[in-house]
Amino acid sequence: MRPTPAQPPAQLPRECAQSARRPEADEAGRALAEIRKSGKPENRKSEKPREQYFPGGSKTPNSDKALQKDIESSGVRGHRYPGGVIDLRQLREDPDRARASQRARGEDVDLVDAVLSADERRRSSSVRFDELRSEQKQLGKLIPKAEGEEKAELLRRTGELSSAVKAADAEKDEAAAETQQLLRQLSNLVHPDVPVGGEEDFTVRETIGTPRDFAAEGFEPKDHLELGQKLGAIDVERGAKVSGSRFYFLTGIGALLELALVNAAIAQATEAGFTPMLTPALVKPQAMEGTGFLGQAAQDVYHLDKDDMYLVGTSEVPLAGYHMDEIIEADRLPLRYAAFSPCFRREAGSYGKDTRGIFRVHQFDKVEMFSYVAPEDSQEEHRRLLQWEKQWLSSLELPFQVIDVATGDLGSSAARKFDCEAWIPTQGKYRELTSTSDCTEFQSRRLSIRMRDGKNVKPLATLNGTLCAVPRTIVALLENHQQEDGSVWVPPVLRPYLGGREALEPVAK
RNA sequence: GGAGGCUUCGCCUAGUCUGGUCUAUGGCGCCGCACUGCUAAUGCGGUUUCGGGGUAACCCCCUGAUCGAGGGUUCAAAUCCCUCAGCCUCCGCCA
Repeated sequence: MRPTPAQPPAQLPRECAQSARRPEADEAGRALAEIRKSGKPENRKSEKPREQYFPGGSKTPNSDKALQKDIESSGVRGHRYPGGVIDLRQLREDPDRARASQRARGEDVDLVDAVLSADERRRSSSVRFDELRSEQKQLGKLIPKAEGEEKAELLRRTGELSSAVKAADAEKDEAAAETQQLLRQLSNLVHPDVPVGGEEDFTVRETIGTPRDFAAEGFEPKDHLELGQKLGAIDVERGAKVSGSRFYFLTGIGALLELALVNAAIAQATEAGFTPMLTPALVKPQAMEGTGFLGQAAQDVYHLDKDDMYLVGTSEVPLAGYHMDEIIEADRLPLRYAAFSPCFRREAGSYGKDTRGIFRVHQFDKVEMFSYVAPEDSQEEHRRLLQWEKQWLSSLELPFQVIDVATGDLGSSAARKFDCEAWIPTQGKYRELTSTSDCTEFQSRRLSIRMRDGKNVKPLATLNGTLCAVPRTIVALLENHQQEDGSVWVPPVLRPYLGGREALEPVAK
């Protein structure tokens, strides 16, 4: 077998922002679709029938139709629930909403009142400063025209004012800083439909595909590490030797498999109108803080003390920071980016969990989708991201379920989160492979990203969704598509990027 | 790592030497109105962003902040001083 130069996309979209608005008209998308179709037919006679896992024939759900149906039945289109804490005026008018949200998350409810009282102090000190400063400016203007006694008197009074203004200014700044500091501890308002409860209280939205019955097939499934080692694809011993536990090498076909997954994922995203991106993995505190990762998630983040920089746990961070401090014209929305990047996670507090293999690691690569949309479109966009994730996992022919994550298990930035969990045969349960969050205006307020809608300038909504987190996808692929002889069936979508291979074969010892 | 230049309300730009008349100039773009068979052209007006107050709310009115960021001098800072960041040019090192 020869190594696998994947066919590159024939042409990238010339104007990516435009293509995002009209995905169906995108030339690159068509070219990529062609490439995919030209892949070899997938029938492998010796195998169990694949239809078993995706009854109804169509292995990849028709994303457009399914999406339309979903959006129409959910009444989500154009509807924006009042969201996004961080807007002080909203908080003042309806503090109960924020209190309820905090309660549902199991977070500090009193924080809301702390914010409100700090805000009150901020506003009264601001009034005091404004008045003093105004008087100072008015008197100051008279000085150059004044003479003698009058001038001396003016100088005396403005001299007094000067120190009063400074004091008022300091008090105002102090109150404003305290307000901000408290306000930023508040998590996003949860969406009203999110199931209330802890980690176990999610609801299952749907189940796609059916797990294989290995007993019926007459053999015991091996786990991903054993399979990966037999394939010469995964080396965790040397990962530990060089970098410590939860590090690994992908070797040989394992390395090629990652590249195939990444290429296929980027191809799907490009076809759907996303602008492909490669992003910085090191970011400033502002980007990390603005995306909401320095709150409760802070213990999971790597920090470089010497440089005061953070290693990103997801390219969501640089993709959200990308438009920091910008005002985006409404007609440029939605903006959709798909980034490939390394991700770093300390995995503090997960000692002893998922210690075998590469399911939970400190460093991995991921293709991530990210959207900027008008606030009223966020729910619809959330369904779209989910649909693209479903399309992806379906194209890999993995059985999975979609869950609506419960309030207590949401990240601080998410108003709502859907996870796609793939079946892991040797664990006998569904495990998270992708996750998509609707962050409403939470991140855009914190990062000062706004949209211009006619005469109005207002915050917009940001959303993110995993397309392909590589190690976990490899875990699911190896385990679900393993054969009795230790080989692994390759789904057709990956074959163009693996030199046409239909299976990964164990290497001789 | 070293030296120099630069950073002004979407874009370009005046202003910085010599602090107050800067409520930041002009052009482009954009929005509105007028005029005009249509288009174009022209004329007039508007156009940074954020906070606070007035208002039931909008329009609007009053007010403060904002000239890369922070600090300092001063009655008063785009303007003077210090620190930092970013961009550009050159030098050194380097995949």
